[in-house]
Amino acid sequence: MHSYPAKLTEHAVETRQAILDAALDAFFEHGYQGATMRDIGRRVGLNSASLYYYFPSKEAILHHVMLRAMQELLHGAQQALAQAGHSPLERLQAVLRTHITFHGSRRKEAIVGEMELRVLPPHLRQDVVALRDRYERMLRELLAQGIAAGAFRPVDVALTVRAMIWACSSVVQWYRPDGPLSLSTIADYYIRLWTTGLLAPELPPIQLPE
Amino acid sequence: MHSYPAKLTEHAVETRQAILDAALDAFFEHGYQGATMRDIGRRVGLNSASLYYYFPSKEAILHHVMLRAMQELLHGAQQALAQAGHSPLERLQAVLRTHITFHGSRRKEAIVGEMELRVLPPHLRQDVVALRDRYERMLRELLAQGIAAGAFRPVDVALTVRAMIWACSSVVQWYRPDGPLSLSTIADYYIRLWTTGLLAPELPPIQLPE
Amino acid sequence: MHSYPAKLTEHAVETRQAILDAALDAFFEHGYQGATMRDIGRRVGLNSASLYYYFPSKEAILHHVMLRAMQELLHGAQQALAQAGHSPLERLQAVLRTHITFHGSRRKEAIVGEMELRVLPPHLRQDVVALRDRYERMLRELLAQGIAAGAFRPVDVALTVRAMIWACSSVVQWYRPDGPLSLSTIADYYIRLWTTGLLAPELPPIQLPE
Amino acid sequence: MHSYPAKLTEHAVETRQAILDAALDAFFEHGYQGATMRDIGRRVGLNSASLYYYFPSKEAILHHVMLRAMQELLHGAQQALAQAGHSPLERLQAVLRTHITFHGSRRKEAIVGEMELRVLPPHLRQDVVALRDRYERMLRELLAQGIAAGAFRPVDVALTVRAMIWACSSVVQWYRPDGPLSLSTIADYYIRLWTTGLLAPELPPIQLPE
DNA sequence: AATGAATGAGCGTTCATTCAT
DNA sequence: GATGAATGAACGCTCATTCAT
Repeated sequence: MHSYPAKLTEHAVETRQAILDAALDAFFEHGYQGATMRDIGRRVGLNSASLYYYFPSKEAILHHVMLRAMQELLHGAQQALAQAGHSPLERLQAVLRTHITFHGSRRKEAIVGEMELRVLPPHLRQDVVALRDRYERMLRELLAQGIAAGAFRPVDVALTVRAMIWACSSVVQWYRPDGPLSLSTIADYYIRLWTTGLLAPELPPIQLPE
Repeated sequence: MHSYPAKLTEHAVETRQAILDAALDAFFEHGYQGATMRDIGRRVGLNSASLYYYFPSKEAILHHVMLRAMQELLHGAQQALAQAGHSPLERLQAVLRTHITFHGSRRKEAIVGEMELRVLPPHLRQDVVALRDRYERMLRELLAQGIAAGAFRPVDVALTVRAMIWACSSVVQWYRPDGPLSLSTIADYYIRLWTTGLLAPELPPIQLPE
Repeated sequence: MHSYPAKLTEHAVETRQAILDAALDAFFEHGYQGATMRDIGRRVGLNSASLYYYFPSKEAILHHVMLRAMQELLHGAQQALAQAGHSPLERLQAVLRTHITFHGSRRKEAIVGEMELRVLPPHLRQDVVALRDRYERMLRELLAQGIAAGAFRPVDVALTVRAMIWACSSVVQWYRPDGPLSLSTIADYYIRLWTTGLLAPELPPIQLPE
Repeated sequence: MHSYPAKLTEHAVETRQAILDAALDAFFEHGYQGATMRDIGRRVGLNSASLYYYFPSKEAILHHVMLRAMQELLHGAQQALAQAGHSPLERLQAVLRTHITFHGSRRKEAIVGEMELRVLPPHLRQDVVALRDRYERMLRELLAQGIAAGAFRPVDVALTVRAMIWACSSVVQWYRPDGPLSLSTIADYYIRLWTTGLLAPELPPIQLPE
């Protein structure tokens, strides 16, 4: 089954997803190199040998975990754009909100996706990096369009997007669902912080809604 | 000598530093779990067994590597503050500039310090986290003082500091010494980006010097 | 069906043969221990689990492969004898010719039969060894009768038969169907080589017919 | 130590030989693929991990085992030639005697050398095959010189040498040191068998010395 | 101060085999 | 008749660590 024929049993599809879930947990807790196939197997209730019925190697599992994560982030952004208004500000805000929400609510995916990229062999890494690049390019275009339209102050697009992404990604480090602030509030705040740095003046004070 | 007596010969001190340098390289290239003691030894020209004359374990080496990195970051910031002017803006800018410079010029330290914290057992991790917290607290105080002095707009100190730190840390991912922008230019730009988002109006356009 | 009832459908009989063919190929290419049930299955277009419908174990397959090979060699010799003349020389020549032809044209059977005997557990090995012994005994008798009849010089029967068999088996190592010499020519030559060493004098020069 | 520096401790040299001895036994008993590193280790009184201190892989061990065996065979033949008389017959006899003796007294080396050549990867196999070819070439030259000198009947050199080698190798299959015949007697006999097939007439009867 | 030698534990992976369907 | 799914056992190999010298 290692050639992954077009026809997979429903059971096989489900098991594959379950394995990816378990692997995500294991990689998150111990890192890719620290996680063992036996551990992943235990989490899905399978013998480690059985994992090889569904994936050809540990590397392949990581590859799928990362692809799945990046795809979710990307699709989320695309969906947000589809539902957003037409103004550059609204569109940028929509994406940043998705980004923050993802990094707060999908902490495992975000962290594994960020930390373990290096261990993927080049040919597998490319797939993931391609998605990541597409994501960053999308943000650059949004920013560039806003600048062209006079909605944003003229900034260096590449540098600013990177800083923005990283700043928004920081929630992954400290956000806890049971903390005092909701993800939505945090998103509001971060967006405010960034956009008031980009928009023309008459700046209202920035404060957290209590 | 596993008790690490207070008196270390000069040679021992130097060798310990050389080992930490080698370990930093190895951890940076392969990750802590992917790096081997043999590899570290090879880089210093020592048998892997000899490393145990200088450090009790691989973990201890990582511990020291990370401590050294955090201390350098911290001392850099303190030194910058010592030489900075008295205005809150000047002081904040001085620290951010140090932070950006560190993350651009000490990429290995920055990345290993960020990625491998997780593998340290709790009691070793504490030392490092304590330094990190002190660093963050210093930035919070700077920001809070500026707000109190009316120099900055009233923002949420904790959230803003985290976002600021992460945004400035992003240079670690893409900065290359042989790239088109100098670290100094990048620092100028990022500081501008952030402070104009924090300072009261009359905002000039933000642009990279030609 | 693991009891292998006396009645096998025609289909089952054919499939069993196909499996033995596939196994022969696999054992020849990778050795018994290097060949996998999956590999054998793939060659017959069956899932490896399905092989167990036809044979109880990998060992059993090897057992049958070897039996089939030995039987073919034995039957070939018996048939050759049935059609040979009555003189000891003619009869010995007939068997040697068969032996050489088998080792040149059935290289896989010959090599697997020779190399993998050791991995059979004793009780399975006996069957095969019994056939081999019968084959060797037949040759010994042929030689002994020829000596008794004064056709051959008095030689040690056991040692000579073994040497003869091995010498003739050597074609398995180097004969290629697309080589310059036909199996028939090679057989002629080897028979000449051996019998002129056994027969009484007036020896003509031994040369390959060009 | 995997680079095998010029300077090996005496202890290391001895241990390497002991490992090769143990491996020879293990390969002989179970075949290369059936033998395990743990088994080899057990025979030398070493943990299987320790074997990797002396050899980089199981394959490398087999490689050395086979090289050692072929070299012994080759050196034996060369030494025999050095001490042999000058006549082609004496020289050929000397080598055949060595060959038979080796295959009777070094049964493990002979069998492992013969059976496991296939599992060596091409680049390692070449070394061994090169020695084997040299050995065969030596025999061909001996035979060719004898023919040229009129000492042997004109035979096909390549075919005859192969048959001769195989016939003489057959002792490996059945010779037992505690059997009724000494290796020396067997060698005498086989040599007689072959040379009377090659020499010009006036053939005395061939018989085993009782 | 340094290392050669050794090891226990564990890892990713393979494979013959089983069994419910 | 055939197979998808599952597994236990084992294998080659790696590695942090130890210790006598």
